[in-house]
Amino acid sequence: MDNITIKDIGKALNLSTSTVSRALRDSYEINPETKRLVLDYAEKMHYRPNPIALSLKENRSLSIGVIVPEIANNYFSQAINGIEAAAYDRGYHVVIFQSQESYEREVEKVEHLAARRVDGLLMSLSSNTIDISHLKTLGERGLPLVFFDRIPAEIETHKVVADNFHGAFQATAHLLETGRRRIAHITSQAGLSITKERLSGYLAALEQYGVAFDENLVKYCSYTLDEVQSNLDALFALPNPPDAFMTAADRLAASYYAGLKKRHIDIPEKVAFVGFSNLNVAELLSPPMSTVVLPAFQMGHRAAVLLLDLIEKKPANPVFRTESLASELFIRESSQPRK
Amino acid sequence: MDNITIKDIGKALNLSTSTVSRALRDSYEINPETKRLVLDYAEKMHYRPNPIALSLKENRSLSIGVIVPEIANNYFSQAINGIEAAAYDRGYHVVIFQSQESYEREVEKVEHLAARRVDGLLMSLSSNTIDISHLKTLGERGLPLVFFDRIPAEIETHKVVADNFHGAFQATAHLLETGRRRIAHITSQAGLSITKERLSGYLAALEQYGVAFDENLVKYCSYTLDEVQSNLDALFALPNPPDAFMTAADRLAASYYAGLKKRHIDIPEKVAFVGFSNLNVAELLSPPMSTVVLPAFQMGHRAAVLLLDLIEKKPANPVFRTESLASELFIRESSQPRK
DNA sequence: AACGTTATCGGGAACGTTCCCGGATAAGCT
DNA sequence: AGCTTATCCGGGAACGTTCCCGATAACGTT
Repeated sequence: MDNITIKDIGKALNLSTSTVSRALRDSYEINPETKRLVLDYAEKMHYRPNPIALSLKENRSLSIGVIVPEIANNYFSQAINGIEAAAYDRGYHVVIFQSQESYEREVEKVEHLAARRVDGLLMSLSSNTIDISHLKTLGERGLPLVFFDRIPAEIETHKVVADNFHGAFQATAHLLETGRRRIAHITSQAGLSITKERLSGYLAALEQYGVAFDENLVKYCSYTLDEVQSNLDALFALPNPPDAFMTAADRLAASYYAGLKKRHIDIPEKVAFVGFSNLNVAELLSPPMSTVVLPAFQMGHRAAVLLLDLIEKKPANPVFRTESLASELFIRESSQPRK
Repeated sequence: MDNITIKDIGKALNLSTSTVSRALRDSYEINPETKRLVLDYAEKMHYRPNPIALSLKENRSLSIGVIVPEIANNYFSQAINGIEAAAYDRGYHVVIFQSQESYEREVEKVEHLAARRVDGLLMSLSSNTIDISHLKTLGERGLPLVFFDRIPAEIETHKVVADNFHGAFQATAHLLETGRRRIAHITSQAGLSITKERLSGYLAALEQYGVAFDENLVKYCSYTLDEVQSNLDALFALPNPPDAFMTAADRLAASYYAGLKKRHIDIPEKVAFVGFSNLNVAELLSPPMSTVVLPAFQMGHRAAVLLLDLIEKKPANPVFRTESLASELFIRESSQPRK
């Protein structure tokens, strides 16, 4: 682990560290012969510059931090791939952390990344994050910050989201058009931006088709299994039980699909189903699941590009915008009309 | 971005940096009053020690690096969760990188992590990695290194794997027991350790049941879509086409399941199917897929524990071992006997 | 002949932290 | 009174790098 340093090279070659440094950076004020000498020796000894020393000096790290709720989730891992693609093109490294949907972990990761002098931060909020002061102070301290997917309303910066309103509207409208009237909406924690937008889309579609809203049909979820059971219990105990499900988020789609099948509720005969999901095996499910697919890769990519621009161009007073990328509805068997 | 330093505190309080440093570390040789003064001021100004400066000085970072082929893969993201759990318990951070199954990227990430002074490295090889000299020199330079899942034979260190032999044996035996005789084995690149082990298990089962091996039934895959088509073409063009599939790896299971369904080949009536897969929706598939589930979380966890022991205990000449964790076969509809 | 140029290099500070070495003061002891 | 000892604190080097500021020749220019 005893890595060779610029100082070692200098000592071995009877040169000052300055000279070695300049030779390595190919400075014009170094004798070509000296350069060769240094370069050869460095090569031979496998010299690698120490990025930590550089970070300390330059106060930057050529890397950006990413914090997502979890990576064991197609949606976020696809987003991360988009981020990496963009960062790679511009010579930045990507440091990935997960908040595990925990507020405390999120705060911790944010602090650690900031202390580690990442040049910028890309975030999607944990579902349990209500207080966002840890992110506000970060922005005020001048760390470039871009949000994607789960964004806070209270912070002014670039944000990239999927068109959740339209996605939910489309999905709901599709269910209404195919004759459903009692559409259960299973969604994430009420506080999240995405939750509100999807609910709005759902409501707008109901209104357009003249269907009354029943708040008993909306269930806000965390991610526990027993919750699935109790929510389904409650829904099917209604005097007027649901004849369709519109679920937000990957995980919810899968677990409620499983929950319904466990109860032997026929899809789509008894209830239709449309899930927000980036699961790539949606069409292999039984029955193939209709899905609203979010542009995860593009979101990550776009968010990273915005962040890198912020980092490199350092605009004095940037015009922050919230970009919205189109989602896409794939209609499959789970939402076919009743025979 | 102008973070407060120990020097700033010293200046503000008319103390030397040494004193401030010691006060913050709660040293016994500092007056309690002075400590309070420093601590209060530090708190008020949101002082955060600079881990970069520490890394430079101590030549360590309290973080471990992880390189996996890709994170958009249940298997690896579950393993990462195991790693994070173990690291978190011992106060280490986890820095995640993906090689994207590319040798060049792998080398690059390894170099970057080493230069970044991670205290140890956890690796699963990319499928295109043949030359592992970049890892060998790392080990020789004294960086603690533990492999999991896709391990190299040529490097002596701790390794954690799933029992691929037994998993493949079990899956194949199950198919043989339920009457299948022409079992196609779809697997990863031939060079990988996991590929060889699974092939051995497959062969051992064939032998035990007295079924002749036909090399035409084994297909080594990268991960392109057209490959699925051409491999299926070749397999079903055989004079004696397969009546069962045993696939290695998450991605292969999904894509060949899709490929078979696309051709309207009835599962399990025409061909039975068992896939190595950590996909959590396996039982929601049509038909529910029989799977060999690998202990991904445990593998990650165990590998991390071994690495952290290596880092902290620094044994002079450690006894390296390769640990093998049991996989589990879940029999579902896709491998039922013919009616 | 005095001076500016050019080419080539070294010294040393700085980034934020810890830690070794020392130093001052006051109290306690013989 | 003089010694040790305890208590509390500062100076400065070191980690690896870059960069500003000089320094020294050799050379050409008026």
